[in-house]
Amino acid sequence: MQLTNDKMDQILLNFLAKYVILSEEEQNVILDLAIFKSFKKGTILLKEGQRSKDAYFVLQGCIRCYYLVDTEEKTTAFYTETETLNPPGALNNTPSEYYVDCLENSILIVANSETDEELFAKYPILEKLCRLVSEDLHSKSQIAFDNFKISTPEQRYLNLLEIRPDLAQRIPQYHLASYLGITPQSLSRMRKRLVKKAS
Amino acid sequence: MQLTNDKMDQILLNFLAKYVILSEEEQNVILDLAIFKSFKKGTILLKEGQRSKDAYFVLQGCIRCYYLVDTEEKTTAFYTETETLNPPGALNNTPSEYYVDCLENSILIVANSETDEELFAKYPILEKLCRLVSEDLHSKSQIAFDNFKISTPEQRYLNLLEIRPDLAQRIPQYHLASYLGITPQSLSRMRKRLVKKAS
DNA sequence: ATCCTTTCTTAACTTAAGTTAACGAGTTTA
DNA sequence: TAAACTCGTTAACTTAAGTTAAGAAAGGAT
Repeated sequence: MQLTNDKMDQILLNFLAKYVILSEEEQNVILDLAIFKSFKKGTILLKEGQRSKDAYFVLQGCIRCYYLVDTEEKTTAFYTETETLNPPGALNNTPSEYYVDCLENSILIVANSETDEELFAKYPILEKLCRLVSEDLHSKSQIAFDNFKISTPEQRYLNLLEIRPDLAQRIPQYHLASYLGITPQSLSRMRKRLVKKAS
Repeated sequence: MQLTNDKMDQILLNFLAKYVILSEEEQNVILDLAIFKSFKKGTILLKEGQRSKDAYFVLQGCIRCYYLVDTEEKTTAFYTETETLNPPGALNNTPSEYYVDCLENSILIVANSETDEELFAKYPILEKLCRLVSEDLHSKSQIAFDNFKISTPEQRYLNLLEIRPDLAQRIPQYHLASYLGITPQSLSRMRKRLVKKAS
């Protein structure tokens, strides 16, 4: 599927409209700042140790965060359409603890937070927008954390199937397993167990 | 230990100073809004299903969030001195999914977010303050989530001892165990295992 | 001081996840 | 086409957590 520039603009504006009402001028300021970029599957967007001020808004495709522990990739998050990854480094300029790569060919908005201060002074509503988005993301991330904590791997898997059935389809089992906090072998066993239970 | 009102004001202002520089007037506006309250150990601040717009800033003591799953309490967070709990309901007025109680006699600032809009219009820097605090909390909570995910219960425990040694002292084992995602029996066994390993 | 409740520990047994290794289906590459 | 690689599955064995039950230790209350 191809995305025209107009469509991409519209996806972004629809997302922002959930938080604040923007004037035409304000919308244009944001669209001017938004840099749309395409990445091939497998592209590494961010490496451990790297400093980057970029945040990513996914228009199409899927990106993934993972830590490299010894030689093992520990996947902690997937971001798909209309989801936002705002790595800590974007705020405080610390080196990244994790990697980010593209699991699919992806179209992203890469937002650099360098110029924000002048912009906020000129358009205070953008500061409000950022506050609301941040509060919302924080709240969602807390709830996700809570759900993870109070669940067993099996409950996490069932929950994933319910809440984000798309992920189970588009993401390889071994990445899903890592995301659920188990090995691919365990996930495979679990699936067999669940089929048996269901019957 | 007793806290005077002046000391409590100072703790709050010191915390805020990490984010923005406030004029005397702005400081006073905030101090006028800040409601200091004392709670006895065991007090339930928030119940599942309850709607509340309150956020809590801990001046002294310790509060805890937990879900009630069947009859079992699943502890997801502890907040101690200078930490902030901002439940999702404070933002979007949804009923709470979890309980909050005091593990110790505690002095908290209870901040109600109702009046914020007028205030932000009058003092834009407060909006900036909220944005920065929210971004910081979000970032910290993401990192905590990641660390939880990529660790085994044993690593989580060792990490807790290192990062927040105070918690291991002041919080009952069975709450700690729940927080680590295991049973009190498992934590007890684990501790024995670790002592043996060390020797 | 004694009782009672809360908290922590231990033990025996069950369940599920980790580990290592191997195999097969499906892709990609040479 | 054949070889190499990726991905998912299975199996045997090990390790650690869950479960149930019982008792010991520590704190509070009367």
